[in-house]
Amino acid sequence: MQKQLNKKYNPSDFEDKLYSEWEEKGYFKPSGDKSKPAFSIVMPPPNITGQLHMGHALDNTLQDILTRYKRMCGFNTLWVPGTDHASIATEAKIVEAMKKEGLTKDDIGREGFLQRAWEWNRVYGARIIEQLKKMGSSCDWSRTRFTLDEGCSEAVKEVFVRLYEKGLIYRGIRIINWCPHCLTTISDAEVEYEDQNGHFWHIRYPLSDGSGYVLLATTRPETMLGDTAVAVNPNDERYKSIIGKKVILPLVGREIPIVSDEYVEMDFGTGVVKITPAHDPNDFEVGSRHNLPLENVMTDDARITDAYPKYAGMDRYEARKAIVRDLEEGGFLVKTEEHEHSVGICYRCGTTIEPRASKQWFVKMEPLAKPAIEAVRNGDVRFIPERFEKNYLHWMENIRDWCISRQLWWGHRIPAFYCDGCGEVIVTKEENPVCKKCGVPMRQDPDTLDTWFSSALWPFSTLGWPKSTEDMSIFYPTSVLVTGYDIITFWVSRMIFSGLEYTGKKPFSDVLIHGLIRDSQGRKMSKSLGNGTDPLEIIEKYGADALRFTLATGNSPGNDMRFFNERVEASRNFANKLWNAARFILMNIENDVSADEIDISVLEDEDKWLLSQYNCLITEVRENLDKYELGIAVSKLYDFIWSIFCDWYIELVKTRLNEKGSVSNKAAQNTLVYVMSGTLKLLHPFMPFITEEIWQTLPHKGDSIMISEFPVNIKEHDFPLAEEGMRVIIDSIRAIRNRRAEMNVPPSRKAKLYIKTTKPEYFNKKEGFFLRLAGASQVVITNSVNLDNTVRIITDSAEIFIPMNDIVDNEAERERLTKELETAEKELERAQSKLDNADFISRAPEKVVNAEKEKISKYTSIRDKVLEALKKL
RNA sequence: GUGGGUGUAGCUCAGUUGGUUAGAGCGCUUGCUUGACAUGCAAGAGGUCGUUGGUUCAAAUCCAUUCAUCCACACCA
Repeated sequence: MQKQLNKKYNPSDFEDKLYSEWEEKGYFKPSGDKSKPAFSIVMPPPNITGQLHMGHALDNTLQDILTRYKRMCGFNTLWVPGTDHASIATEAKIVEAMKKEGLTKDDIGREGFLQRAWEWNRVYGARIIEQLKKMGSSCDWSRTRFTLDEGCSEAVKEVFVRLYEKGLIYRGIRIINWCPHCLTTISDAEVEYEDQNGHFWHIRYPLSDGSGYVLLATTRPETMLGDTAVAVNPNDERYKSIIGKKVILPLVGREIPIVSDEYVEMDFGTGVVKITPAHDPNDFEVGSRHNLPLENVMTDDARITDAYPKYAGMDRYEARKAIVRDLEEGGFLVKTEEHEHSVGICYRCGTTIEPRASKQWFVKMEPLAKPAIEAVRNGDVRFIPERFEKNYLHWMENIRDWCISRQLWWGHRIPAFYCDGCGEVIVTKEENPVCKKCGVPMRQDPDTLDTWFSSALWPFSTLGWPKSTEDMSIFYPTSVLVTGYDIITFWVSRMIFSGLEYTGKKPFSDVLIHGLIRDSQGRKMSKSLGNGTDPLEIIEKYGADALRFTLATGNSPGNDMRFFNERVEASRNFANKLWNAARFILMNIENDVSADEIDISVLEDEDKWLLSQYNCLITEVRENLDKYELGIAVSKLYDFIWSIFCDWYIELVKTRLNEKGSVSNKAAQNTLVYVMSGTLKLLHPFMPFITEEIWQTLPHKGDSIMISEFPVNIKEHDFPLAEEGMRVIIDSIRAIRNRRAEMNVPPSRKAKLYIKTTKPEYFNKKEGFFLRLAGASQVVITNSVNLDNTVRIITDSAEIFIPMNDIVDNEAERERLTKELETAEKELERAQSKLDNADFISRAPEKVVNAEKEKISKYTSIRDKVLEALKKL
């Protein structure tokens, strides 16, 4: 044997070491075998803002399981890793860090800032990659990408220019979401809503002809400075006469028109709405229908502009107070109501969004959304679980144009250039274009692109697009995307339309959606709550395998999962169990035993029983993995290894393992090693480290379990008869143990066993099992038992008698037998009523009907034996 | 307001196409220093599968209803 296992399972002894070996040997790279089908995954790039959290751990565990599985199945497998520059999030972090040094962005300028940002990326980007390696992620690091690297820039420019030329990118004035703290626009998807208690102020606006006033209500009185009209519904009888008249804007004195627009709902409030086109998306629409001027009343940091000297410099909330006070003093304020309404806040910093009219770059979404909707509708792109299709379709069908310009420095700079001389605008991939008309150098747009603009290209930009690379032709479209449901709208939807538009192909076939990781109380893990668990701490304490196992177990697609250390402990205990089973095997086998072949001609029943179940396990695990039922697959492996292999098989063969030199001994060794080795392979995608460490110590062919062949079902290894026979034996042993425990018989007290059975062939040569596992001192298999004062243990195929007069309590025994009789009769009744039902007989499948018939004979036999036992008492 | 999820043992959750007596881990009870493992072994208690109705030979599973709870999207000034 080349090496031994340490007595104690200590994952840190070998996890890092194995990882470096795999990496050095190049196992993470595609096999390059073009005769084999390709399998590819592109990793959702973690943000470089900080470090890996439990969500990443889950995401990458799932991807690694799929990747390792497919690799072992022979696919030409590629998993591309990378990180995301996360423009707004990272920029905010850097600004924050600079604040501590007393610096602002303006102090150090664009170049200086970008230098810092790249430095940040060097440190944090590298750290994230280290963490991914700790998890055991088998990605091809030689293909590592960054959303802001040269290749991605190339792709971004290409896309921007193409879309611009197609008329799908335009620059225009629209209402955008402005964050007064981050000082940038954000897209609709980046706005979160929060219910806040506010007020509803009712204000009167006097008619300019002195004939009265209109009454209207607002939640944001400070925006009245920017009112350029008042609107009513054209069908509102109350106001028909004043349409076309003018009102005088209180505090400002400006005359503004009364317009009519369907947008106004007659039943809400007073039926009159103030129109502030520069600060409200609906008002903007009304404004453009009626050619109303845009009156922007706020600065970038949400203070009132100098155009309104009385309020100039006040921030929006100060101004609100001052304006309410002034309205009240001027007799314009009629009443104030409490009012709860939802307020948009910035998803990064939580600051209340200020909608404002602004000149920005947009992507025209409708033509792009159409094919993307179709691709999901017709099943070309499949969501797992299916229900997330609805989220996606709902978003795509109601999509609005995408505001892509950001007033940030950290990101892809917009490839648009302006000529200060003649006002010419061009969009180009060139670095320093010159104006064709004036011949002077042009000025590049200072803005950068929404971080998701580059993320949207990730599945193909990482494979070399826009160049037509070999990777593109082999690995694109990718096989599956694994991500959380929280970014379906942000990211998944944008990749789908981008892929279809630019490459003409979908970016991936399947989208495997997972849920969020929550704390033990079901709360979201977050920095502010301080309830997050650091995956690295868990790995240090329990090992990466235990962490991965925990994340894979009991996790069904799309559902959230609570995380707590007790679960990881259970996983670690499982690893420990496996470790010790392996140690046991190693101390009982000889050098010449094969893990790759098994001679079925010399196997005993228990060997066949195990092999047969293992064979079935192979089929099931493969099926589950193919259907992305990772949690089900892993729990089957757990059950097989612990409850079948360790609890039963190892115990069953212990005696044989001491009989060195016999055929039966060799057969047991062979079975142990063969099944263990294969099971390790089945488990390897889930627990890569421990399976490799153990596999290396067992007899094996090949250099690594990682690149070994995933087991396949072998028809000759099915032994239904042996399975049934051993089931009978195991049931009998359990029944005996059960009875002894019930009667408080100490384990040290051995008893003689008489077994009367209708299936003697099953009990043939099985006496030893009862001696060691059922507290028997001697086993007699006989058809006639004439004993008084015995305990009877009744199973469907045997009656077991234990003479134990001195222990048995007759009354207790009678009670127990009566209970057993009731159970049997209940079951008989159930089965009989089914069989009495003509519909059941005629409509249920034959298999099901037969099962019921078998039940009848089984419980009839039990009932009769119990009755007899009762009589004998 | 629209859409969706979840509800199964004390706790956290599985449960594949509807098909034996509904499972696991943790916790609990009892007994074990069993030559792989006390990070363990054996035995056990604990569930009217949220409610009500329907479909079906058969429902935790499908349909409808209702309650509870969570989420997403949309919001009327």
